[in-house]
Amino acid sequence: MPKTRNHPRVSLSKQQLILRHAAQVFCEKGYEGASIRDISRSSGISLAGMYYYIKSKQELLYLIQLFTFKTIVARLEKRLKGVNDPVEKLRALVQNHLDYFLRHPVEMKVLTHEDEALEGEYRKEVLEIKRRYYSIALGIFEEMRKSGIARRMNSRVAVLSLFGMMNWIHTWHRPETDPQADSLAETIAGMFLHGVMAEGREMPELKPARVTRNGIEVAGRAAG
Amino acid sequence: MPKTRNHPRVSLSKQQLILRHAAQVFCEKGYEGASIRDISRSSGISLAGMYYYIKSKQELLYLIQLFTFKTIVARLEKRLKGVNDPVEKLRALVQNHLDYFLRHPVEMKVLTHEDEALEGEYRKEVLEIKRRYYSIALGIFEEMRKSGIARRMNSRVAVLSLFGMMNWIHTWHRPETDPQADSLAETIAGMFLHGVMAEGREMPELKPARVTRNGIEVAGRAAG
DNA sequence: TGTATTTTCGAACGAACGTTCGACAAGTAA
DNA sequence: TTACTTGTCGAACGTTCGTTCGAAAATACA
Repeated sequence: MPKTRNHPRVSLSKQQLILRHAAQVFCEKGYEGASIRDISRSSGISLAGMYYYIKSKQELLYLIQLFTFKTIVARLEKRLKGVNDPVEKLRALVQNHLDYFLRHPVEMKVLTHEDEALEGEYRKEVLEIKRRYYSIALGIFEEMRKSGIARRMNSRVAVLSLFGMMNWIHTWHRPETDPQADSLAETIAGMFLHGVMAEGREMPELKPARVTRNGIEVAGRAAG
Repeated sequence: MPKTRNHPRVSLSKQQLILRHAAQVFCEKGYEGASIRDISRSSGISLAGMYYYIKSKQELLYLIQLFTFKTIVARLEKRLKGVNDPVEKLRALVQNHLDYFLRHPVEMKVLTHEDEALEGEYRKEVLEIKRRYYSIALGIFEEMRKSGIARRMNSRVAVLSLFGMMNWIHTWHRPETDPQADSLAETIAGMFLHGVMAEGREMPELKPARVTRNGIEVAGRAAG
């Protein structure tokens, strides 16, 4: 009889369990530096047993990246529904990205750091979602340009710089001392929006106060 | 008699030649994914011959990272001499970083991407320079805060976001179509400065036009 | 119960890994 | 010439790698 206390995910499929441990190991040692034996040891399944659930090491990475990316994009598209203001859309994108980022730091690091490890068809498929994600962001920025909120500048550089700010976080963020997702998202979205704002414009403010998940009140802009 | 035409670096020490090829291979396959045999093949030195010039694979990575970091910081400190305006200091930092970044993309990718590959004493030594570099940037930002140019915000987040914008470039920059260092530095420094600027402030402009290495005239802000 | 299907894994495969060793050629100084 | 240093490398060491195979064990269904 399984101890539901220590094993709250008994119902979890074994492949998902492997994927979870694989992400952890890939995160710690990098894709090339990690061995199937490491993942086998971590997930408590024998080396040979692994291959009942996965086809290859590449597929392991592919499944992690695919699932992570699809989830992020799906959540973003849901959040974007009904929002018309491009500024609010951009805030939603940053909020969505950082929220997922800090909630699933392991998977996100594997996504951003093991960018070039996949090959062939696996690589192409993940690249396709990545491009869709990028083009959503670019579309939002183009809206900001058209409505005169953002100034004339290289959109590609602007949007990829935003992704740079967001994706770099895994290299420095310490959950104990650094701001959480909400406040971090506000800071970074604020930096970006002010950064690309057309001269003489005023950025519409957020509601001045807000309550985070921890019940701590955070100021609109100066948070963290 | 060596053909100086095809071998313009006959005088180059063999260790430097190895370091150069090692950086290339590390860049392409990652530190873990690259083998000494790859580097041996690339540099035309036998596998065993490599170990006359280097002590280990770790040392190879260490030397690349150490040299690259030291060069960047040294150049920055030289550029910063005599500059008093913190805004100009920050522009110099971005210009310096991106200039080196786009001139030595291979070494820079190895520096930023193989961040966690080093261990023990090697790791500690590189980390020390990295911290020095970060604290220079943080110091500049604090100056901007004190003189009221930058608004109240989390300095750590601001500075590390700037590094994020800059260090992410290697994942997307294509030299054929994307802006070169000068114009890229102006765009990113501009984004950052506007992004952190205190409300109601006007950012002091650069001289409105400038000539890039290619002789193309570029506007102060709209470049790219 | 007996039979078929699903799940598990010890043992092994060939290949590739970082590193070492000893031999050997080339150059220098006496 | 001899003696010594510097540079070069083929061959091998022991280890680890991703993956496979065939045989058991566990489970499901009759």
